[in-house]
Amino acid sequence: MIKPNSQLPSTNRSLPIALMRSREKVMAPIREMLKASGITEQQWRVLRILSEFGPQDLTEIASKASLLMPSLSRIIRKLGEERFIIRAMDPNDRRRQTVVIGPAGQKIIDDNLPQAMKIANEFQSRLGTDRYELLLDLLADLEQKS
Amino acid sequence: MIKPNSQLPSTNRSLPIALMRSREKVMAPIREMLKASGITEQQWRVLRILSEFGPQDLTEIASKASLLMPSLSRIIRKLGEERFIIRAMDPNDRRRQTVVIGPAGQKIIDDNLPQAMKIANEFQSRLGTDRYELLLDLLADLEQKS
DNA sequence: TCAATATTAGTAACATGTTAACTAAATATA
DNA sequence: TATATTTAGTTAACATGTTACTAATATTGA
Repeated sequence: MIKPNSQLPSTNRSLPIALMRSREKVMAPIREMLKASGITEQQWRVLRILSEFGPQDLTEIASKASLLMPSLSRIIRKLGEERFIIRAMDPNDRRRQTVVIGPAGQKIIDDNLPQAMKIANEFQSRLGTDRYELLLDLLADLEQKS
Repeated sequence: MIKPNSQLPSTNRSLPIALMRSREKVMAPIREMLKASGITEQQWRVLRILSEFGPQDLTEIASKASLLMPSLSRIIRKLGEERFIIRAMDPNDRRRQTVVIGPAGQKIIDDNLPQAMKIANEFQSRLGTDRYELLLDLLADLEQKS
């Protein structure tokens, strides 16, 4: 019989782990949905941002999608190879490239967005609108304060 | 001038992205702290769990640390190679192995736990105890409801 | 008892996360 | 204008995330 080291602080109500678990719960049904389209959750986020906000460069996408540039760089390459997006060099700044969603990419959005909204709404109504908004506010506070 | 597709729902107040960003904010200072010890955030979580709850098998650790078995399997192998933990086969169940934290692993905990607690407390006091507890409750609700 | 099933853990393959280093291009500064 | 700095993006290396598959063992049920 081993005695746990009980004077140590508990990892039970740990904020980082709670954040991880919640994210997993929220994204699992989205990933499940996307299996049919053969894209990942992150690729889906990139396509959604391109669909919603229009053509933009990698730095903007990375910021909106909360992806680091090395990850995004690989994702953009992959999405380009599969013709879901189109890359165009910026003539005014040759470091920069503008990314546009292509027809095949837009089709994935069109095919899946209703279901994605339904999934998001389910979480919202489970928690209740007030508590859902409160949660988003609390998370925003956590981000803001440096 | 490109017109954004404004009838689409906004990804701005997206719960999954808010969860990701918050987790990053919360874990960044922990990762920073762990650089000196040369271990990752996940390896730290595993060591903490072994220190707090005593010897246990991989499945228990995976559950407590919210790690999938393939990830944990690699982490345990790595921690074993570096002598931070000790693995022992269970004589009653030869599929199972019991993992124990070793002296070198315990030293990492001892060296870093005070600072880790300080970091965690900072987030708590920034948000305020009430709002912090509320946040944990909301996240727990998100996890629970299937 | 023994075959079917479930559980536990490992491995493979590929995608992303993370940090560091690097290239190229644009900008600021002296 | 020459130099230094900053910015955009890529590449490398290693760790983890995710799914699918396999192997070994334990449990169950006929």
